Amino acid sequence: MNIGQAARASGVSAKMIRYYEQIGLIRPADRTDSNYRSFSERDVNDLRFIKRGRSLGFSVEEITNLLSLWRDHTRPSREVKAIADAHVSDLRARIAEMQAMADTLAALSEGCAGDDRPDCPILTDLAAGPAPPAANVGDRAGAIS
Amino acid sequence: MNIGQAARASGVSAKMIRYYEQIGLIRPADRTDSNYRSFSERDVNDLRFIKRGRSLGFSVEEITNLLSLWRDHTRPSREVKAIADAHVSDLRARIAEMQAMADTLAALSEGCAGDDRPDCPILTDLAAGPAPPAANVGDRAGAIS
DNA sequence: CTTGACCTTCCCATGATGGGAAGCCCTATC
DNA sequence: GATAGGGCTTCCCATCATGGGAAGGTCAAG
Repeated sequence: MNIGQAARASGVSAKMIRYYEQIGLIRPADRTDSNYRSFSERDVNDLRFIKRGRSLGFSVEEITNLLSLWRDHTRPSREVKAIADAHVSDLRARIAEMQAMADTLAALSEGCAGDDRPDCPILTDLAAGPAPPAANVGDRAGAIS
Repeated sequence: MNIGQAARASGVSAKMIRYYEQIGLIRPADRTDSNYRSFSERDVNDLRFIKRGRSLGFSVEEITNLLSLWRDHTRPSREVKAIADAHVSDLRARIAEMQAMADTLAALSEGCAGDDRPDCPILTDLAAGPAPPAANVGDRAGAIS
């Protein structure tokens, strides 16, 4: 199986297959007489494993560990679960962060007319810093610490 | 004001200030006789603007546009709102994607004992592909297409 | 004058991915 | 058997925002 066929069969681009080989995520593929890489079904399975891992957001490094756990049939599931759970926490943390950004920005956009007038709270917020968390609207002691 | 002082005053690292100058996000800072960069209050304000923009997840390119809109007091708020709204959509899309990953992974982890036994649905899922959306548990026709 | 903290530029690395060039190989068609 | 087109090889470069570090100039305090 050529690299192109392996790519189509696994959904991993040929470029990335070479890259994964280069960084040691997969073992160097066999070569034909003419120096073409040659892939077995098993290699393709590994590539699919990698592909699914990536689509779940695992880093290549995490996948390295998962792959070796997968190959070692005596490994304790504890280790796998630990990697997965750490990754879930990580995802959730980043989600929360982005959610906060989106919320802030959506609120600012809400207050922006979006017409021909130049006035826009989005820019004033960027320029002046996050509005001090909604004190009473009538709060006139605008002292900025 | 030195670059170090500007960095402390703005929260942007000296390294990044040089980088922003290099890519043209900010204008080249004035120089002292000894070739040190010299920053004004106004420069620091720009840096703060950038910093806040970054913390809301805007790319440097988006910030370039926002900064020039900010400097142009005749700009229509429409343009600003458009940038912000596009960014919010972008954030939401990425959030949804990561949320799906986290959910999938959390569900798999749920099914993993996390003890000394090797059995773990996380790995089998990675190896075999996403489980076909929950057919009856008793469904025994394990044919894999 | 020395010391230490600061500044300058320049190069390199990250992580995962793609683009593209130069050159070899294979297969099908004429 | 020659030729064309597509696939393979390696190598280099770019992305995006950020940091590390080296080599060397500068400044201020002791």
